[in-house]
Amino acid sequence: MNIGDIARITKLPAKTIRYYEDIGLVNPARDDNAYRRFNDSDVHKLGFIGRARSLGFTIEDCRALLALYEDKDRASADVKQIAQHHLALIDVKIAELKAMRTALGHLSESCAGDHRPDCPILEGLSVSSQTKSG
Amino acid sequence: MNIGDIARITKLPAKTIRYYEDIGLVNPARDDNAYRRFNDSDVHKLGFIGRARSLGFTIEDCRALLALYEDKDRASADVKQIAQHHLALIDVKIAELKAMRTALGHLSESCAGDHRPDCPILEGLSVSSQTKSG
DNA sequence: ATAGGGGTTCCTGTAACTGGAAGGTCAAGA
DNA sequence: TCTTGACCTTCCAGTTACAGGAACCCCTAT
Repeated sequence: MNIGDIARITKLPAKTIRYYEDIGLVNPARDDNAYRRFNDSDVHKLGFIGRARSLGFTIEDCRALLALYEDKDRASADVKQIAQHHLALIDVKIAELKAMRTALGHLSESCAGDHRPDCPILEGLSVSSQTKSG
Repeated sequence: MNIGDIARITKLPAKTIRYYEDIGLVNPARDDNAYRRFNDSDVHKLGFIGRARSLGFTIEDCRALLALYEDKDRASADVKQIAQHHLALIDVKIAELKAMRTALGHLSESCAGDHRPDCPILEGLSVSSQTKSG
């Protein structure tokens, strides 16, 4: 199967699949015309990577997870450690975004959003609010 | 004041301040020795940018917000529109991260995380779960 | 003179691709 | 046979918002 077929199956852009080959995540065979030829194992690998990426794992995480997947003697603890670390990062990001959301939400709510120039959002951005201690 | 002083005041790295000058967000004067010389207006601008960045606004958003700040005839609606758009992006990101968190949380919970090789996390990544329709 | 702690520019690298140019390949149709 | 169109190839540049580091200049104190 050619790259276009694989793109349809895995729902990864062909560009992305070429990139994954570039960085050594997959290693499809080549036909005489230099076209990449993918087998079932390649498809499975790319699916695996796609799903890991959609869970937010970095490319290097994906590489590590793939290696663990292919090591039938791995300890599940090794996999879980990667997952837990990633979960912690996700939690941090969620917390940061929620803090932004709250702060900006307050500013935005207090802004009339009309034709007048008075704008609490700009005022809020223009002063260093030192609500904490003094 | 030199760049180091401004870095301390605004809590932005000197590298970042130079970068902001590169892309035209600020335009400090220069001394004879080529050192950047910042005035109060520069400091205020950088503080403004820093606070906007900490709320997650992109650099281009910051540029637009600064322009609006300096346009005393702006309509607050223009500012609010940028803020609301950004809030919507934040909400999308939070939702995405929460979905990841949930999915990965389930996988991770079901993994023993011990010396044995059996790992629901890897199994989950290796199959395309088609829970939705058929 | 020297040491240190500033400052300067310029180049490279980051993450994970995406877009586009220039060109080869293949199957179908006139 | 020629052409059209959809494939495929490689390679280079751009994205975001900086950070790291090299090579070098400036200033002050000792």
